[in-house]
Parts: sequence; structure tokens; C-alpha cells
Amino acid sequence: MNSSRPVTIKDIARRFRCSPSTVSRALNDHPAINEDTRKNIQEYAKEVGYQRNEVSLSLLNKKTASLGVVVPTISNYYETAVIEGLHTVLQPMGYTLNICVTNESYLLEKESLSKLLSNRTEGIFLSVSQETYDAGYYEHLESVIQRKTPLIFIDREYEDFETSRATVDDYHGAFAAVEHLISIGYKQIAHLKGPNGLTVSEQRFKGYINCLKKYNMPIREDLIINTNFNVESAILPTKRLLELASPPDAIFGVNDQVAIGAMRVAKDKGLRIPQDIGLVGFDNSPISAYTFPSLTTVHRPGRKIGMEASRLFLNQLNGSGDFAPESIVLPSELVIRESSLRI
Amino acid sequence: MNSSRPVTIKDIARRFRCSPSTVSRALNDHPAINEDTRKNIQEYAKEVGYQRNEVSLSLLNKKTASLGVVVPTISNYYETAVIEGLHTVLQPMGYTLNICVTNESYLLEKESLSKLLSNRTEGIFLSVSQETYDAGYYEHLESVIQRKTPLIFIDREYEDFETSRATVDDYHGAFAAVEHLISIGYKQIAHLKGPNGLTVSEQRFKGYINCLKKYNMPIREDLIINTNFNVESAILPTKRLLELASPPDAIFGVNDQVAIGAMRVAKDKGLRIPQDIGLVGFDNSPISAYTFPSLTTVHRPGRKIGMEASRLFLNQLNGSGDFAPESIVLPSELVIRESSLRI
DNA sequence: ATATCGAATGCAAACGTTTGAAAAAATTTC
DNA sequence: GAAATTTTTTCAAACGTTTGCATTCGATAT
Repeated sequence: MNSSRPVTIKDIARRFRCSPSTVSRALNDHPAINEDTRKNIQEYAKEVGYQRNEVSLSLLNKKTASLGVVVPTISNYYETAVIEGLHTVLQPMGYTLNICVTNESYLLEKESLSKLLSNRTEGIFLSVSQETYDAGYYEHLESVIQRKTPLIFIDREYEDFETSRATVDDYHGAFAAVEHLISIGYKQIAHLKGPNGLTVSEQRFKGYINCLKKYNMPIREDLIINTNFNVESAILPTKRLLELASPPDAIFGVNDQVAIGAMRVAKDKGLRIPQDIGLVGFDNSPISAYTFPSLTTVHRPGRKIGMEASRLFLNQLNGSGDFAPESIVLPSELVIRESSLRI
Repeated sequence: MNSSRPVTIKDIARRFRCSPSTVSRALNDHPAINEDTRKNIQEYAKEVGYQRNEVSLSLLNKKTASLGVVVPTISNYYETAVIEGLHTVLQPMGYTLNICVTNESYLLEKESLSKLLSNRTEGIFLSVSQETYDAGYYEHLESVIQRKTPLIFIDREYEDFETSRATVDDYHGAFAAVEHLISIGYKQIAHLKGPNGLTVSEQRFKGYINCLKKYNMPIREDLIINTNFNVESAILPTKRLLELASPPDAIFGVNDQVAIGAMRVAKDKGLRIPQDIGLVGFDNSPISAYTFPSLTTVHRPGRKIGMEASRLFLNQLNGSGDFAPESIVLPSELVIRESSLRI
């Protein structure tokens, strides 16, 4: 019998000439079921490969045990690390993760959230897309909150929004990175900034600026250039920097990818790292330890963020009615390697 | 009224003193509904933020529009590229992707599949875990097939299993890579092999071996060392290689990560690349173009694989009863860069 | 023999939605 | 004004499972 329709409790009930309730109880080891009945039913169920239809249970219990993860991309190290962290905590608890990629598009983000709500997802982890950010849209988020579905911001966030969030202290990480460059003796520190508007870019930028200010270093507009978050996007900006009449003697990249792009351009130009130019990235991606020279960077604990975000979600879920959003800010940590260690 | 319970069709029906059927039809623009009724109901629904409960629909229609993606890890470039490819095709069609990470564990893989089946996922994309591979388990896969849930292998596969699969031609890619090294004049070509047993490792290994044979090059056991797929795992093996009495003059790594690890070790030892030692990787990960020197590698079209796998799934879904599994093997492509271009 | 009890099972409702068929209401036709 | 027709609405069942309450069936006690 290779009917493709999955075996149901009713099928089993028919087979044993009993009611579905009995089968259900037997399968769930309910004490009020006769030992023999139980054994027979369980055996038969196993034999025919019965598998509980969780969809019907979801409907009955209004619990889907599924969570949404909405991110702009999954091709960066940090995002995948966060997802792994979420997984680590939530998969063992029986939750399923629905991953939605928005490609930085507002429309996709909106549709994803709407879909997740329709599917009665029990919680949503969101890193807002760049387009959403730029346009300042947020109605689609309101509807999530109105439904009282826990919404946790990861990575990119809206500052003034009443939700929990787990983020990394980008500001102090950037500050430490620049401070380190200054302490080594670099004088003209450039910044590959990433896209404007995103918390990530702006916080690191702020750290960069404030550190320069603190040490009374001049802030040169021409040493600050926007990039994206990938390697390629650093190539031209770095070339422009190095062709300046007064080029920088150090570059602080918004992330490791960008810094590695800059490293490549600098080397092509025959510059020695760190003697002629110092380099610092951000993220502490696995590769950063193995470039040549190895890249000084700021560790961003993606896995931990994922795990903390899980905790925030669980808090909100089990919390009493009057729930107060929590903000977790994990410290970032400067990792000094060869690319900035001029002696 | 901030009841957290989502608004249902019944709620709306009560409000309008009509039956749920009318509401349902009104919301779905059924022609048999009075224009005014329709408009009123739709307006009200929008106002109170009604959102269809897809769970109940799933139960009714036996369609969940959700797919499972079961992979050993998501922290590699290739895996995420595949997932992006799946997304590209399937998200616009309304499918939701449930990502399960197995961490190379058989138990987790088994549980993930079982969970997905219970959730009545309509299809499963699987890259089997290393443990599953090593142990040769496959009963958990049988149960997927028995349920007639389309199962598509991506990346890692079981050779003799009656399912569709989308993979990259690792063998010829590896062959081309080694052939290229030989053509440049490298004589002692080592191989950082990856873990034994996995199709990916073994196919590339076979390409390596057969190419050496074809060109009558000696096959030296001591130049073949197992690694993992990450950078770190290449460090010690490469050190061992370079400390041999007769060290290799080229290294073919099972992937870019490993090759980059090797690059780092070689540079630390003061070797010039590609003059003293040639290097080739596999995957064409974004970073490989920007290392110094840039890394010769074999392009593996992850996104395309994801898209092809989607196609295979759709074929199987819409196919007639007697379905014949399809195997798609996409060509890999040698990308020659600086790390092997000795003049 | 009848009441009492305990064990084992069945009934029915619920979760939210759709849909074919039936019913009701409104409109047209003669 | 009744019959026929059209428009609009309701009924009821279905999807698969659980669960409080009722029921049945023996067995035991009186």
C-alpha cells in the first residue's frame, strides 16, 4: 500500500475498530488506556510509519513552535553566526526557524513579516533592511507589535521602538580600534564607512570621529568614504584614498571584508603593511586571522548575539502581561594582529 | 481593545451578524457576494488588521507551502549561496524555507527530517551530515521517500539513492585545477583533502589522482593530508607538508578556506607564491579574488545549484505519478589567478 | 440481585477556514 | 399576485488532533 496520503489517527482507529480518542490516548501513553490496546496501537503506528500531524496541533493549541528570522542577507559571516546562535538555543527547544532574506528591500521585508504573521509564527527576529531604514518605514513593524508577537531586533535596529534588541557595542569597538591606531602612531586615519544611515555604519563612524576628537586629531572629510559591506566595494574607494595628495597612513574599515579589499589594493600599490599603512577591520571573521599579514579587527560575538536574542524572546514569551522591552548590548573586543602592529 | 488573540473570520461574522462563509467569500472576492457586504467586510477586516490564519488553511488543503533545508552548517560561503539560490526561486512562489542545521550530527539530521515531516513540509533539500555518511545510515531518508515528500540532494549525496540531486562537477573541477598546476610546471603537487568519505572530498581527490596518473606524475602518499573545511584545519597539515624532506612545490586545497590557510603558512615560512609554491583552492569564494596574491580556484556555482535544485523540486511536485529522479551536474570552472601563475 | 466502583472507551466540541449544496430573500416575469 | 428566476446567504462537512465528560462493561461488595 503506497498511498501517498500520510497515515492519520483515524486510519488507525478504523483498523482497530476503536475511536480516534483511544488511539490518540494510546499514542500519548495516557494512563487510562488498557496496556494491551496501547501496545498494539503503538506497534501498528510504528509499523505504518504514523507521524503526528503538527499542523492540526498548531491549529488546536494556537502554538506553531516556529520563529521567523528576517535578515537582509545570509552571505555575511556575522549574519550566519547570529543564526547559528539562535539555532543553538532554539532548535533543542523544538522551535523551527523560518529564514527570510530581504535583500535590503522594504517590500520583501514587509511581505516576509506579513507572511510570518499569517503563519502564526511565535516570534520574529529582525535586522531591518537598508531600504526600510532609508525610507523610515515602520508601519509593517507596528502590525507585528499589535499582534503581540515578540519582535527582537538583531544587528540593525530602530532606535526608538518599544521592543527588545540584542546588539553589539559598535561604538566602543570602533573607538578602541581607532585609539589603537593612534597609539601605534598613525596620524592620518581614513575610514571606509559602509552605507549611510544604518546603525552599524553610523555607530562605528561615531566611534571613529569621537576618538579622533578626543585625541585632537584633524577630521578630514576626504578620508571618509562610503562603501558597502563586501570586498569589491572597498576597491575603488581605497584606490581613491591612496591617490590623494596627502594619503592616509591607516585605514579603518567598517568590516573585515572591506578591510581585506583595502589590504589588497594597498599591497598592489606596493605599500607595506603595517609599516607604510595600518589596517583595521571589524567582525573578527575567521579569515581575518589568516590573511597576510593577519588583520587587526574588532570581535563581534555573532553567536552570542543569537543566543542572547533567543533569551530575550523567551523572556518576552514567558513574561507576565506587562512586558518591558530589554536591550542587550554585548561588548565588542579589539583583536590586535599584524596589520596594525608597526614597531 | 488590545486583546492579543488575532481576529478571526468568526469575529467578523459576529460583528456583521452573518455567517463565517459570507465573510470568507467576501474577503476572497467571491462573485456571489453582495457588493456592499463585500466592501463593508473588507473595510472592517483591514481596520481591525485581520490576517488569514494559514495554519487552518494548511490543515484544510494539506498544503503548507513550506520547505525544509537541512545542511551541516551555514557558516560556509557555498552553503549560504545555495540557500540564496533556493530563496531566489522559491520565496517569490510563496514558499517558506525552514532551515535546519545538523552540525554534522546524524541524530540532529534524523530529528530534523522527522520534524519536517511532522510539520508536513512539502519538500526537503538535504546535504547529508558527515556522521550520517560515515555510518552509512539511511533509514531516516527512506521514511521521507515513503511519504513521497520530494527529497533533493544538494552538495553531499548518497550515490545510489533514487532521488533527484543537484551537484557540481567536482571531479572535473579538481582535474582541471591539477592539470593547470602541471601545465605551469609544478612537479610535486600536494593535496589537502578534506574529510574522508564525503562525496565532495572524494570526487576532488579522484580528480587530483587521475590527473596525476594521466600525466605520469608520481603519487606520493605523504603529500595527501586530510583537513576539514575551515581555515584553521589547514595550518598544521600545511606545516607538516612544508617540513618534509622533499616538500611539495604546489598545494591543491579542497576549498578556498583551506588554501588560504596554506597560503598563510607558506608566507610565514618565507616562501614566495607562486614562485616557490603554487596554490589552488576550490569554491571561488568572494574573498579568494582579494587575497594577496589572489587565489586560483575552481568556481562552484552555489546560487545556480540552489536554483536548479528548486527546479528539480518543482518538477517532482508537478510531475505525473511515475516520477523519474533527475540528476543535474553543473560544470565547475577553473579561475586562474596569481597564486599559481609562475612565469 | 442490586448498588457501587473502577477501568476502559466513546462522544462531541474545539481550533479557523473553505466550499458544494441547500435555503432564503429579492427580483423579474407573466 | 403567484410563479419563476436570480441573487445572496447559510448550513454542514471537512482537515487531524486533543480532552472534559459521559458512557459502557465487568467486577466487587452488600
